[in-house]
Amino acid sequence: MAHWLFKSEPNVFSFEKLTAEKTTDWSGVRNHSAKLNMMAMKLGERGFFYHSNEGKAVVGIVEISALYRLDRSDESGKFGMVDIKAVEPLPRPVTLEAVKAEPRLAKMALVANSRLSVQPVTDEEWAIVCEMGGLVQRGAKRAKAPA
DNA sequence: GCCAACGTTGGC
DNA sequence: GCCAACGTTGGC
Repeated sequence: MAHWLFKSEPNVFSFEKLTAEKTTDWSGVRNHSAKLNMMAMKLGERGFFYHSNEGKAVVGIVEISALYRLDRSDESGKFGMVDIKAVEPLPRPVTLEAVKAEPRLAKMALVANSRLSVQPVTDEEWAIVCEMGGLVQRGAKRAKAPA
């Protein structure tokens, strides 16, 4: 399963708002790389929700709840959207600063291609950010507690 | 509020 | 089809 990252300015559309509304269509994307990423998304795949400008942190987990389809707000007819739904907030938001400070995340699109609004996240990056955020993934190997 | 980075547009 | 100009994003 692939993983993703959605960026949003919290004063425009925050994770809290998504949680309250349960689900939303991710319309308004007008970038071809972001479009290609959305076209590759499958139902049930998960992504991070990142707050840009204010907060600058990964704050929650979302799930793809509807596949790519045309965005009717786009007059050119070229761009589309998926639906996402809120899954859960991160116990501890992972700030951009923390991501930049983690060498294993140096290639993450959030750092390397900061302007892309819908990004792919590798499995390794996903696991690292989840761990930093205080989420233990199902099936993930856990370090043994000290005796 | 500034400005660097990047994508898009449009003239040629 | 190239590339300069312009607009937008987003970190600082």
